[in-house]
Amino acid sequence: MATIRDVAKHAGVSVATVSRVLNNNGYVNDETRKKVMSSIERLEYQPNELARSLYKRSSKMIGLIVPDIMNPFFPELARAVEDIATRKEYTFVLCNSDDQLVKEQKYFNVLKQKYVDGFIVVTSTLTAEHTNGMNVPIVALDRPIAKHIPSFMVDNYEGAKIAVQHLLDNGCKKIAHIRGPEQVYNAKLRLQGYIDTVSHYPWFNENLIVTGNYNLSLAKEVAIKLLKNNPDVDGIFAGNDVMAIGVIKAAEELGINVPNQLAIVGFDGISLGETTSPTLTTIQQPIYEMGSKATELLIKIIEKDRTLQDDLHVQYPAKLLKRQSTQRKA
Amino acid sequence: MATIRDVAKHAGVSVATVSRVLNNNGYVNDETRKKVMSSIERLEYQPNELARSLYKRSSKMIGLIVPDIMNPFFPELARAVEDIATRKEYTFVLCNSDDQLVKEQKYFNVLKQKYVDGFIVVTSTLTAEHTNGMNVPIVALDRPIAKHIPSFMVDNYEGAKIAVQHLLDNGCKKIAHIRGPEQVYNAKLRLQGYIDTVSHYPWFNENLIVTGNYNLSLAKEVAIKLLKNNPDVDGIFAGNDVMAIGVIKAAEELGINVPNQLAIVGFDGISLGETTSPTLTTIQQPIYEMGSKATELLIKIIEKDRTLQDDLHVQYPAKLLKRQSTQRKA
DNA sequence: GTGAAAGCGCTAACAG
DNA sequence: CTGTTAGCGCTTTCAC
Repeated sequence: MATIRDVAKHAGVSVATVSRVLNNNGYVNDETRKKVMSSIERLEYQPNELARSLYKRSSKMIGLIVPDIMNPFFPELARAVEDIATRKEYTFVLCNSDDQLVKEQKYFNVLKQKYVDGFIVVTSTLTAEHTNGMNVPIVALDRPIAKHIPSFMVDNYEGAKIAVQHLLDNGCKKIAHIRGPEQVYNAKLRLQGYIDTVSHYPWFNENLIVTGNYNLSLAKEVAIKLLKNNPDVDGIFAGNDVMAIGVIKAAEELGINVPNQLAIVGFDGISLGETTSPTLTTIQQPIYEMGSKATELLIKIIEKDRTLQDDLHVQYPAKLLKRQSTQRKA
Repeated sequence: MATIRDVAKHAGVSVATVSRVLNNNGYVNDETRKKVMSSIERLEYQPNELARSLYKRSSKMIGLIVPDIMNPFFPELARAVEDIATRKEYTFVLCNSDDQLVKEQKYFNVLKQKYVDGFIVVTSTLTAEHTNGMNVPIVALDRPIAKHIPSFMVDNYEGAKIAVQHLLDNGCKKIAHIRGPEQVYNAKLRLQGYIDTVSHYPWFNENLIVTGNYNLSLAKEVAIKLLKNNPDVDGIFAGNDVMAIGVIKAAEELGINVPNQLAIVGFDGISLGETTSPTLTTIQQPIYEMGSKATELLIKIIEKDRTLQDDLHVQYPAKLLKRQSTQRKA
């Protein structure tokens, strides 16, 4: 690989001049510029980004920390982040935290040693305590971290209300909720939306709320238990789509017809919901949009863009996506 | 952030000494070592990896190039690569190529400028022509690149034969195939497996082979057409699971019962296949295993490990995973 | 055993 | 307009 020195020699100028034409800064005579340009071409010179980064203290890399890329919610997010990052000439590093604080911190450390420029983080464990003092821009996604850290989220509370209201509108007489993990903030908000929509009904009671793990198998398990204990439940709002599919599976196993005997609504709007039978009614999050906007903001912060807005907590409206799991033929 | 110079000053030694204890090489007195260690702790010193990389001409980064992380086959692969990379203290960069040569090449370039140490690549467009001259270790996954580039693949041909044989064993009298994209090598192998299993049957004809794109919607479309034109088809082998689900959807739309009127087998073994109704019979690839072994090999090559074997083309056996889409109740 | 110094490849004063 | 030079933070000869 040719270095800037080789180019300088070849063009008969100093490295400073080459650097100037490379970065398009400082004056340089048109003639010399051309000479340098042609030397660059001849030698197929590509600047060493590492050397650049070392000097600039910035690596043009951003990290995306998600709980687990195998959870179908995240690939779309990752894709959005990568698309924007690449467009802005940043390199994108994917990190799976498994929702463990230690892993998150390890990634922060490792990448900071490489002068990473910023992070987009989906976390339930990281708090202001951890992020303060870590001298690098952070944007939160899907789950908030602290007031002073920008965040991009869907309106989880309203989304949940819409979901449950949709079940009521469909004639459901007793609606249960499978909530997400205790420590996940958006799970709390969705639960609250459920409670606030149904708590004044006479049939409502605490046993209608069971806890899942945002994954399929556990949701299926608890759904089976729930449906056995409460045979009159005719509507379930699941905390996310994956769990909703677990509920579909549970109903299947119990010989309960969806949607006629049991209507189901999920949350997220991942494409998985289109592949099931019946297809899944859900609350759609603008996943790609959130990912790309978060990335754009992060890069603005990194580059100290003047057009930065003050409102750094963006909340997207939740949208009901009606599909078969709530389309009763009755 | 403290630098090596700060540590040296604090410990009253030279930077060379600090470097020696850091890298555990060269002689250093036990006393001085302890002093240095404690200074490192006191100052919370973390070496700057970029500076290191610049000198070493190696960044401890590997790139994973896949067509599209949103395709459910790849998250598991990515996860495997990341797990191993992290364990071996490498950082992992995810790149989506959309199966476009230019994007692949762009990533190669960008990352090489950062002294990336190697690549794991899933590609249909990259050939020896492109990889020669690019002076960095490469391992191919899922699809071969050239004889001199190590590769990890499942036995696509045998897998296809097993799939089709399974349909025959289930009593299917006319089996069609939805093949993957023309340019994808594994699609060719799977097609060949199909052909070699059924070509001697009197019912076999070319119209039973239609081309999909490894995605759901097109597969569904062509499946509908196929089933309308050939109402007597009672078995379909789809080139991958996603397309197989498209076939399930197609059957649903046409009011064809799966598996009783139509048995379906996919290929890949992604978890998506467990969420459908009926669940999908498929040929399982050891995705995580392939990803992790490929990563381990890549790192061995990078580190010039002596235990390197000669056999650099690993082929995993394909395994039939029987689920509902072929369990006839007849 | 330890330190001084050169250099990885690049950028940015500072002179001229 | 252009060249010289001093770093960015680290590793590694080469002396002592």
